Amino acid sequence: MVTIKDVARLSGVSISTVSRVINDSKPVSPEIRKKVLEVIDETGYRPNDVARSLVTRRSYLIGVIVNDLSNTYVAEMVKGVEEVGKMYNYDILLCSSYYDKEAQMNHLSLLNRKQAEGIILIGYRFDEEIVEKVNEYNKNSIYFTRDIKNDKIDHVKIDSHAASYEMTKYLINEGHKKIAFISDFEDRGSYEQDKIDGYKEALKENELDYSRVFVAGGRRYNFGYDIAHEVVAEIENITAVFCTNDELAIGLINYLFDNGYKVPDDVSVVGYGNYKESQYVRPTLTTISEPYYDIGAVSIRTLIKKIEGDKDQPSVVELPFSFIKRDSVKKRD
Amino acid sequence: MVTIKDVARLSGVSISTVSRVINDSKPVSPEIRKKVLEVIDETGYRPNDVARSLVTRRSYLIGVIVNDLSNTYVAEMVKGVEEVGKMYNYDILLCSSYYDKEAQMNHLSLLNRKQAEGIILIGYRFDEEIVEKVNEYNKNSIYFTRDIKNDKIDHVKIDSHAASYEMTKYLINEGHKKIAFISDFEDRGSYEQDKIDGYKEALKENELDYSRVFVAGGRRYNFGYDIAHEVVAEIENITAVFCTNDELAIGLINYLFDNGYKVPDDVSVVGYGNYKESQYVRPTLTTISEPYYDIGAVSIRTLIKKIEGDKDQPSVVELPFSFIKRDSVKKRD
DNA sequence: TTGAAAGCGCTACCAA
DNA sequence: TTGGTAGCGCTTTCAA
Repeated sequence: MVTIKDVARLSGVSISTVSRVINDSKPVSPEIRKKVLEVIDETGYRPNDVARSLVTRRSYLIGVIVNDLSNTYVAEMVKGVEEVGKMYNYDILLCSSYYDKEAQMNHLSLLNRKQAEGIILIGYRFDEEIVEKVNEYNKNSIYFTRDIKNDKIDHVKIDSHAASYEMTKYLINEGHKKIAFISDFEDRGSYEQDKIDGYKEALKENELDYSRVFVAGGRRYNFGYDIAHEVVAEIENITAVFCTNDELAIGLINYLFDNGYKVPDDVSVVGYGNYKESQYVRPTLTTISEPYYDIGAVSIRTLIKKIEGDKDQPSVVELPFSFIKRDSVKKRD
Repeated sequence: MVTIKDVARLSGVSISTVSRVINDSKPVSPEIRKKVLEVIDETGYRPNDVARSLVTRRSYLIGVIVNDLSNTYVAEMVKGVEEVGKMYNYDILLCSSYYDKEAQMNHLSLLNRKQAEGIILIGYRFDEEIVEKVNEYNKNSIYFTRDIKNDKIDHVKIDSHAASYEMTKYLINEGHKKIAFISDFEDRGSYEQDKIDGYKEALKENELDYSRVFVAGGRRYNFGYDIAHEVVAEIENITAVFCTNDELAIGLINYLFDNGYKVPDDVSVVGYGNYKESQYVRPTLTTISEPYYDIGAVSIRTLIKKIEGDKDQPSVVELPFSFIKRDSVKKRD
């Protein structure tokens, strides 16, 4: 391995001078600069970032903790994080935690030892202890999570209440009077509760007295498929189902299809998230779009600004959702 | 920030001794160890991995270059890489390249500077130059890619020829005589060519003279949807379509559905890959399953063994595919 | 404009 | 079993 020493020796200058030409940090005479550059070129010298990090105390490393990369929206956010991070010359250390607090704690500890300069937490079901641990490590951090509604930590949010309200309102305007909601977990994070509140508020405002919240027990496809039989049991009472995420909705739609029900003729189904898969189902899913890539991009940009000393970064960034009308809803009269 | 020096001072021993208790590298008397551990506990000292890396010349960093994390199978492989890597105490530096060679070159350079100990390349359409660059950096590496069929580089492979042959054979056994194939790109990587060869071999062996390869021009859903009209133009001649990946197949199925064709009654469609989404479509997609998570897991394990000096690691690991029978094929007579 | 040298936090060698 | 110290590859003062 060729080091700065070798380059200095080979070009007949001191290592300080080599350092200066590498970093353009101080004036170097043209002839010397040229010579050094030549040597660098010939030897293929590349500075060792580890050594550099040690003295500059900058690692340009940002840790990203996710629960499960298989979720397409998570992958989408990570893409945003990675791409924008690279623009600012930061690198991403990826950590998957599979909803396990202990794993998250280990990742945090590891990121601390690796001198990560910031931490991004993406996902559901993060514990308050994690927040404490991040603070303990005194790291800049930013969150995108449904469970922590804490204005003391920096995070990116979406107004789930408004989104849910708007979606419910849409169903009502389409003539639906019996609208059910499928939630994920019983012990809801606050943003999930916001969605339910938005749903209920729209019902109330329109003096609809039917209201029903099913709990799927999970967020994935199969939970939607499994909870569907409970929905079917009440199918006579229900004209539309609002699922708290698209995977649940797709599971539900498929169960209905597999059991001879027609969506949207028999029941309308809407989702939330605008996951990639929501265009793959038939009927295509009417849903709320959250800008996952942008969430990742904004998260890391805000984080980097903070790392680089910008005190004016907002601690909470709200990003807009949008309503995506597709084919899974039918008008009722 | 508390350093090893602080711990040494506070516990009244030398930094060597502290180092020994941290690393369990040499015997330390019980009392001293206890004292040091106490101080570590009180101060919350955590060794700085950057400094450690500099002297040990070990970074425990592995770079993973992917093209696009949005592909669910890529995310799945990265999961395998990440999870198994963590088991061996390695960390993952994630780089997305979006099929851009220049970006890949930059990533490689960056990984080199960060002293990554190994590199995993996942994806399609990698250039030979990339391979050269990796060699130039003298890094351990392992590939999972369709384009490089080069036994001089370590890689994980699937016998695509056999898989394709088996799938085509299955269609033939179900009575299909007019089977078309949808490929991705015109300038095919070698593994893609293997699939086409497998398809053609099965046709030939069964003395079927209809053979047709459509070129979608891409690998994503929309390419499947778009190429579908060409398929429909020949629909009278075709009883089954074999798509080189599931996304293409899903796009095709949806186009057919949207245009009033029934799968599998009018045409059978099969895919390749067993992407998560292949269970979400209706009819569910008959396909070939490739063990993506395992591919990631095996890749990194092999890489780590090599990094740690095991010379006996096979340079090419073949992993088995499996045939997944679902509902998108109908028997013909 | 250049060079010498200190030092980042740690490991590992050598001596005691 | 312990401590002192060199040195990993680099940046950054300070002096020249």
